[in-house]
Amino acid sequence: MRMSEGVEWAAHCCLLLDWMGEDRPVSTTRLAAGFELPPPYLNKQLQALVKAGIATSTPGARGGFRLARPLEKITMMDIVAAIEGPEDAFQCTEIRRRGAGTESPASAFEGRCSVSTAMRKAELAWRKALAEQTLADVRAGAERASPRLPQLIRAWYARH
Amino acid sequence: MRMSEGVEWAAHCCLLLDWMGEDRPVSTTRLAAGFELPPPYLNKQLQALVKAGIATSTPGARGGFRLARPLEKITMMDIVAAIEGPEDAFQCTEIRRRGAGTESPASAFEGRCSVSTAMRKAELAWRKALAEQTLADVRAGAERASPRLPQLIRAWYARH
DNA sequence: GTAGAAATACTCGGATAGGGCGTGTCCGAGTCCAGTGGG
DNA sequence: CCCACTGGACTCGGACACGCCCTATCCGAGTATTTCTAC
Repeated sequence: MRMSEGVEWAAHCCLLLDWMGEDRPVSTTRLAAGFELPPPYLNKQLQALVKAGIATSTPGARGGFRLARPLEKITMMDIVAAIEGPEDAFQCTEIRRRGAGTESPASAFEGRCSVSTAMRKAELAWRKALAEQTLADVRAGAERASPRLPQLIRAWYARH
Repeated sequence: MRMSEGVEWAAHCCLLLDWMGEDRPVSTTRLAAGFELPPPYLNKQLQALVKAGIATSTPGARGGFRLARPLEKITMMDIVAAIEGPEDAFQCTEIRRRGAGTESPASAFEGRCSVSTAMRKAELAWRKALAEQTLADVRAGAERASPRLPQLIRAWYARH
């Protein structure tokens, strides 16, 4: 079970957009340069953010991407859901009904499968932990480790 | 991010082994029949359980698989780790060091990446929730929905 | 000099190939059981 | 009658194809800018 690396890219790009603090939209090319990523593929991830309402895109010349709302209102859950999709990692195929379970009364299958219930419980804990962390929290953590980071990034982009 | 369906198979097979309550080891063929699964592929999942120490295998004629310990001592975390492997779903590739981050002092990268930290926090919550649920709990849930399940299963296997 | 329109350059958006991992299958090594022949 | 041996059948274990999703890429639709021309 491996998570798409697009999640990492999306989270970092949101932070980067905030640190750059530009009024005009930022193009995929410039964002990709900031992490040495392949621009066309990064574009695909950014489109997912737009569809999820996390970012907005303006087409045409001088176009690009902008954050739809401040980092305080974007959770890690939003990022993961935007890239990975809303469906659960564990998908119950109801094998309990097959084979030896065929003779059980229909009432036995009214509730959710107990294995599925256990997995869902854990997955809800995961989602809850993701939803409790905003990108603003993540930004604070990064700036605690490197307070001059915003200035360094703006300086770097002034030359690129 | 989709979890392997082998996890579902493994969990149900452990429950089935317990409900069957046989002294002799149970062969892959009989277990597969209980859920209408392809025997060779199920065998592969069972081997993973053996490697993880959850089940024991006895080769040769009249051989098969047995639970290595009671369900009370097998957690959902054990099952997932046995099938999916121990590595985390989110793997940090340290893109913060590339591009605009190249000019940051080395001290900025001593700690873990803040995005990675946030993801790890959620993943630990997931693992904790999995570790807190034993297969005995799952069995209790299933028997609450269908108290006659153990008898039905044993009766079915008596005829197969 | 100014306004309008066309040409241009640039960017997003979706449609299109390639690679890695999960899914599914097969055959060989090892073991137990049963039958048989000899003592 | 008992025991040892041999043949056979059965089961685990690892090695081998297939298919799908993630990764990576490209080209077309659309828009702001710029430039040129006409008034």
